[in-house]
Amino acid sequence: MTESAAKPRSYRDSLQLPGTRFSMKANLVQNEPASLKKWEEDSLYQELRTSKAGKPRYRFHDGPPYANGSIHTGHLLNKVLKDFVVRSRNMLGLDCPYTPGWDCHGLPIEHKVVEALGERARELPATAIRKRCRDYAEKFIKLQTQQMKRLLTMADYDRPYLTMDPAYEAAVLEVFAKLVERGVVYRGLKPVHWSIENRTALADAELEYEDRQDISVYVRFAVQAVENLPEALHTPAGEPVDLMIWTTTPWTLPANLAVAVAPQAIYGLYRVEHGGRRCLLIVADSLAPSVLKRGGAETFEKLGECTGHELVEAGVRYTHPFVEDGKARPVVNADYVTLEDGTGMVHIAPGHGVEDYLVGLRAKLEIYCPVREDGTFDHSAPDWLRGLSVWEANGKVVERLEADGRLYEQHRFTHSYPHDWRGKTPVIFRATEQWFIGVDRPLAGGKGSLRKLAMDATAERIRFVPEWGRNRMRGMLESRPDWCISRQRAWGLPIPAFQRKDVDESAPIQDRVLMTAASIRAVAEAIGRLGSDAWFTESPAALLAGYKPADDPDAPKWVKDAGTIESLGGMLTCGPDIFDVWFESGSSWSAALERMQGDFPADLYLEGSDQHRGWFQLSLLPALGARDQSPFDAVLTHGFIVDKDGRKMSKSLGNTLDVEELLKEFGADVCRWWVCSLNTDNDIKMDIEFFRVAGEEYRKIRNTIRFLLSNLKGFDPSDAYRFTEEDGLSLDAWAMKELADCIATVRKAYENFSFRTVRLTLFDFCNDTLSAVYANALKDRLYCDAADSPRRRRAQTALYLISDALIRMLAPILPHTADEAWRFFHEELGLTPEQPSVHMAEFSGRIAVHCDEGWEAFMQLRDQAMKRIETTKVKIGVDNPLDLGLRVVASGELMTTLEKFDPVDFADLCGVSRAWFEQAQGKDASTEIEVVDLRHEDRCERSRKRDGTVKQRRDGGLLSDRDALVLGLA
RNA sequence: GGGCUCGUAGCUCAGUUGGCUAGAGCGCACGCCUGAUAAGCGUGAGGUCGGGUGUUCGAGUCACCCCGGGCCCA
Repeated sequence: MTESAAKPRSYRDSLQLPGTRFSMKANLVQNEPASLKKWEEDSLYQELRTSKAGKPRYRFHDGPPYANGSIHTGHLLNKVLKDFVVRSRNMLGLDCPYTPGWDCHGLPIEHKVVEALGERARELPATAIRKRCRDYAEKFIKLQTQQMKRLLTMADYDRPYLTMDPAYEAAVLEVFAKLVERGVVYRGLKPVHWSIENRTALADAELEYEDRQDISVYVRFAVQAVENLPEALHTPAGEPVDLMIWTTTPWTLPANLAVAVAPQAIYGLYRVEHGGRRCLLIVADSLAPSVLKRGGAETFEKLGECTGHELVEAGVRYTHPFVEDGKARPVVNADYVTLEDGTGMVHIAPGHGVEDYLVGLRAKLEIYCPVREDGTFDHSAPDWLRGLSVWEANGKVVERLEADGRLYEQHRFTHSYPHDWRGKTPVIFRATEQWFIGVDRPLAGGKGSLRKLAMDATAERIRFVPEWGRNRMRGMLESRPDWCISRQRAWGLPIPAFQRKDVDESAPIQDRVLMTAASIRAVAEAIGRLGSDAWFTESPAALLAGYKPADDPDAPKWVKDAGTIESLGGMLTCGPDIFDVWFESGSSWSAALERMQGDFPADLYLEGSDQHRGWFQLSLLPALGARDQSPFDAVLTHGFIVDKDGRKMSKSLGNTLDVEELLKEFGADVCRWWVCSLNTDNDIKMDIEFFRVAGEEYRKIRNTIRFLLSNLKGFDPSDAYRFTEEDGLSLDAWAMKELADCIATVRKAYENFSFRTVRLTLFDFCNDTLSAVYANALKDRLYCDAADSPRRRRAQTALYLISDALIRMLAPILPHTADEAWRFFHEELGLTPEQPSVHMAEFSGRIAVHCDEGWEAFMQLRDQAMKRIETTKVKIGVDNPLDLGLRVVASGELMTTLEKFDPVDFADLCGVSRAWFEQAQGKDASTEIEVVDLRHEDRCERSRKRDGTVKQRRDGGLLSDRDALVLGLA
């Protein structure tokens, strides 16, 4: 115990202690913007593109976010994941450009703009509204660009694609022209919310719900051919039977074309005494008592029952109570029919309700709407209704039903009803003419319909990550209706249909509208030059300047006959419809990917799982229609962000997190670290606490890098150690093997988009392999060996190689930190980096250092020794493991292995002062690890080890042989 | 209500075609070091695998039902 007697002398100055300017504290919030600025000044993105020329291309395509509001946590997730893809593909040696995009048109923006304008909006022309919408979109594109940059995402932000750019718009029209050419675009009817007052269709966002009083009626529809009813109903022969329906909009009864039933529900046949008359009625069994009593039935008796499905199967038909068209109407199935109210038998008017419409499509009913724009009945309605408004009709219809004895019961009641948000007047559902893309129409010159091509493409060829996306998308494709692509709004790309002035609505479509592939291409050319405002400012003749009717095989006769373009234009007006914004973003594979990047199809689309119905599907259909080819080879989807309890995030629940706040508190690298720790296949739980955890892990990574860099002081890479076969038993060979495994795993994980495997592997490597094992074992030789000892130089060489590889592997996840480390790494070694930024570099390749296979057993022995040390420490009262030694007694194969290793390495790995390997007596003796108390031996005042060689040296200090040698005191 | 999907230690995640006492990291507890120090190291305690019923020699893994979430529809 010599050191306790005198004050131990300090050998600190003789050590090679670590040092680096790479600080422990990251200060991300302050330093990340500086990195960003530097990358911009250096034109990093452009430089990268230049340097990648000639490399194999990776074609990635950004789905455009909507240009409205600040980015939210969903954007954070999506954009960071995309950035992982882009950065890692580039570092894998591929050329992966990334053009960010924005979805600019559409109602949310128009809504905001019109709302801000208030009453003035009504007087302004479309062009004025559009100008304001454009300004609005631009403002938010600017804002979101800044916010996305702040996430440290790397993209061609100077040249994004915007769906409102003229060139983009022209490209969308080209796609549309192709679809028209192939015969899948048609004009059809579809019910929409219709404002009678403003004579316009309204979107959901333009509706307000207010209470309104209406007449509710129970009506009897007479069954035809009563003998065909299912036997189970026990219908008496020769007596009339009625189906009873309920509606709150009697004015829609003239458009009734069917009755829908719930297929699984039970329906009963009832004999009822009602108003002194006997009749037979069919209603849902569970609703019968309340319905029949409500109508004042004196008595009722059930005769039989059957399911709704059986009624449909039996082909039950009925006669309309007052429309005398001689057509029997069917009973059809509809899953949406419930038994909560009504009679369980639902009046279907396909022209006056969305569900009715869908039922009508399935049952191949006419989408019939006898109501005109002004809310009055047209000539197809019964003569006593013609010209009356729907509100007047309500009363008339009830009167008529009453007079004919078809009315079972009526009463006034109050319900919530949609109103025009501006005019405050009630709206109606009215089928209007719209443009559709027919998914079951055969494609001209193709192999079947869009639906068939889509089902074929998604069957095998396209890769889905996760795989269940395939099933999900195919389910949607299988059941999707035709795509309604027209909207009656101002802020969008016009559908280039010209209407003939001198022909009215009743004429066949080809006699009143000019829209052929050739005419669309002529308009596309004009809009590509002038922008889509031209549709509102230019004359038809000007828009059609490049159109040659004579060369257009699809031009109607009246177009060919018109003579010059000027005279043709004079006959026309520009149609009022714009495209569904999904058609615009769904054409981005052409307008952005192909035209701006020169890539098609994409290797990958990456969006939230809601896009199976949205962008993925609505990109697939136009591309199949125009090219017979999917626009993507793979789709990667992620789930939605929910709170820590798994509930959806919403402002009203108050459980949202603000991206800017997160960035301000943690910095982008920490947020990105969090993203790469997630399983993104399904819901993603998010909580401020998780970012704290990510922050802790980040610090661990950072400190590990700091240790690596700080021990490279004085290392000259040109004088690096050359590993040979004989070094296979060294700690450093082991570390090199671990590094090689790590690189291989990380590369593969990046290739497979398994970012959490990347994180797990890198964190494990830093936390366990390096920090807990290798770095700890290395300290003695790094600090205490002579600066130029081969053992130390070999370790430094390993640290150098590890630093280089590790920084590269971290770069896609931690762009700022990796670049910062890259800078210090080179600066402090006085090196000119191969690349000015780690983001221009690529991942390390193979590490070819031989590692002895005995290492596995050696490390297993270490695990056992660690546990043994812990129990011994408690037993003999030792705190400091350097007061201990390890005696390993082994035999057989293990001993053969151990003999090859240096016991000093084992001691260093276990944190003890020294170790012995001894041959066990007897053949099958089991391995024994004995922990030896070394407190009676002297401790080296420099290395603090009790290695058995410690003695007093010339300078009076107690030193081990190694330390004495280093100091020249041996 | 329908389609797809998820529910493994306090938290984030692993758990191949069903097969050894269900793993890791974080956090936590206890201890060490004070030459990575607003750092670093060691050891340890934590789980009826959402619940139930089946199939099987054997189920976290397969089937069915239920409960609770999410996305998309209605």
